[in-house]
Amino acid sequence: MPYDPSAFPPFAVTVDLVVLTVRRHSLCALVVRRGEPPFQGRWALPGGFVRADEDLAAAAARELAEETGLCAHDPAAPAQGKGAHLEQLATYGDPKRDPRMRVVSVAHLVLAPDLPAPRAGGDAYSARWAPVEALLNQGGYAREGEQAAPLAFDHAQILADGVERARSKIEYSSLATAFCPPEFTVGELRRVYEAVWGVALDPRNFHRKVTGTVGFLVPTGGTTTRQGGRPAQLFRAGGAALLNPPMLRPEV
Amino acid sequence: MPYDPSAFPPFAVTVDLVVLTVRRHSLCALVVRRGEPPFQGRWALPGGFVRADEDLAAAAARELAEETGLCAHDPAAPAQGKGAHLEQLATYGDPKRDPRMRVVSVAHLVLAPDLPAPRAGGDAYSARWAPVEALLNQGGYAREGEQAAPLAFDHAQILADGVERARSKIEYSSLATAFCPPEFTVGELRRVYEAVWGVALDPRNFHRKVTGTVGFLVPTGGTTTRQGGRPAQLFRAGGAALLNPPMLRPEV
DNA sequence: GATCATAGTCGTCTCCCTGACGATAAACAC
DNA sequence: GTGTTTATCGTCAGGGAGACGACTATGATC
Repeated sequence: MPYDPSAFPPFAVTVDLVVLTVRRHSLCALVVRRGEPPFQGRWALPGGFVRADEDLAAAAARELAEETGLCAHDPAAPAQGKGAHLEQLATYGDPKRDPRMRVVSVAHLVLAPDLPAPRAGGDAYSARWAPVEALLNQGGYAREGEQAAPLAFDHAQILADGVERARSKIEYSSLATAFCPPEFTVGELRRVYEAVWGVALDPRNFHRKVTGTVGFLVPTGGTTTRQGGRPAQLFRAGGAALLNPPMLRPEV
Repeated sequence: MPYDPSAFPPFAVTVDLVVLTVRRHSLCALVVRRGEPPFQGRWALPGGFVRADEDLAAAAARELAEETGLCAHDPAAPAQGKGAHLEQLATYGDPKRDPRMRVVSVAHLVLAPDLPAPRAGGDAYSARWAPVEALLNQGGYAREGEQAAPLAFDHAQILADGVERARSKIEYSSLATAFCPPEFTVGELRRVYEAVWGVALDPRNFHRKVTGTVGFLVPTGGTTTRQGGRPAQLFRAGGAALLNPPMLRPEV
C-alpha cells in the first residue's frame, strides 16, 4: 500500500447543501440558479469547493452562511448561533456526475426554521425556496412562467436522499424542532411533522405524545395566539436528542 | 461560482472499509497491519485510493475483494455474489487526518458472515479479525505479545461510527441476516443480535418476534442440530428490508 | 438405558403505548 | 351571542413487548 504522492489521481472535492425548511405547510429546499454551463439556467443545490485547509463540516457551514446568513450549528460542536442543524448526508462520486472533471461531492443536510427569503450571495445569482415535491417531480421545477426542468447534475438524487433522511430522522430524534423558531407551540411542531411527512396527524394524540416524552419539550411559561384559536403554550426544545419510543410515521 | 479547473485544490480520495463479522459471540472488525510510516506497525482499516474512473462503491467493492475475496453486494445494485452487505458510511476529511497530504476518505461499512480467516492481499501484509471492543478500548488493540496501540489515523473514530451504524441498523432492518450464512436458525440470528448489541436477549420473545414479522424469515424446511440441543428449523432471509415494528434494543 | 444438560418452541399474563374518538376551553369574527 | 378555530384533557379498545412457565428433542454422561 505505497503512498507515492504522484500515484493518486487528483480529485476536486465540493460540498453540496440540502437546506430544508417548512413554509406554508410544505417542505421546501433552497435552490440556486446556475449562471453558467453546464446546466446553465437550471436550478441546483447550493455548494462549492472545499478549501485546501478546511474541514468538510466547516466548508458546509461556510457555504451555508454565504447563501443564507444562517449560522450552522453542528451538533458535534458546541457552537450555536442562529441555530440551523447541520449534518453530513452522503458522498457522491460517480465519475461522470460532472461533465468537466472528476468531482466528489460531500452532501450535507441542513434543517432550518422558516426564513423570510434567501439572501442573494455576493455574486448576483438568484436563490429561492422551492417545494421539494415540485423539485423531485418528474419534469422538475420552474418558477412561474419558466420552462420546467430537473435539477442540475445528480442533485435530484441528493435532494431525495436528504429528504428521506429528514423524514426518517424526525421519527426517532427531536430534530423536528430544528424547523421551528426558538419558541413554538405543539401545534406548530405538529404542522412540521405533517409537512415533512406529508400526512395529517391527530392533534390530540400528537399533543399527548410530545408532551409525554420526557426531555423533548420544555414549557417556557408563555402562551401565544398567533395561530388563531385558543392560546397555546409555548415550548423550547428540551435537551433530549433521541426520542424513545419514537414518533410513529403513519402507514401509507 | 466559477469552475476554473485551476481554481480548486487537488485532493486524494480514498475508501476505507469497516468490515464487521460475528465470530465466537463477539463482534469483530477486519484490520490490517501497516507496513510503512506513518503509523508503521499499527493496525488500520483496510482501504486504498479511488481510481480515476471508478465509482466510490466500486472502489470499496474492489478493495473488499482484494482483502477478503468477498463479493460485495450493494443493495442498490442487483449484483449478488458471496453476499456481503456494503453501504456507504460517512466521509472523513479533516485537513490533518493524514500527515502527508490532504486525503478525503469515504468510509464504507461491510457486514459479512463469519469467514474462516482473512486472505492476505497480494502484498504480504497481515490482515486479521479483531474484536471491536478491544480495538476501541483506550489503549488500543494488540495481538498476543505485542504492544497495545490505537488504530492508525482517525480509524478508531471511523470504526466507532461503523459499529454504531450497524447497531442501530439491525434494529429496523433485516440486515442482521447479512452476518449469517445463507441458511441459519433463529438461535444463530439471536446470537448475532446479542454479539452486535452486547446484550442477552430472551430466546422465547426473540423467537416470537422474528418468526412473527412477515417477510423477515423464510423457512427452508430443513433442520440442523449444529448448535447442540433440540434440532432447529433452518431459515433464509426473506425479502423484507425494513422491519416494522422494529426490533427493540434493550436499555442499558 | 436413565439421567442430565442444552437448545428450541409454544403459551400466558400484564403493562404500556397507540389510534380513534368525545368533550371542554379559550381566543377571534361577525 | 353565535359560530369558527385551535388547544387540551379523557376514555376506551387493541397490539406489541417483557417476564416467565411448560414442553420437546437432541447429544453427553454415568
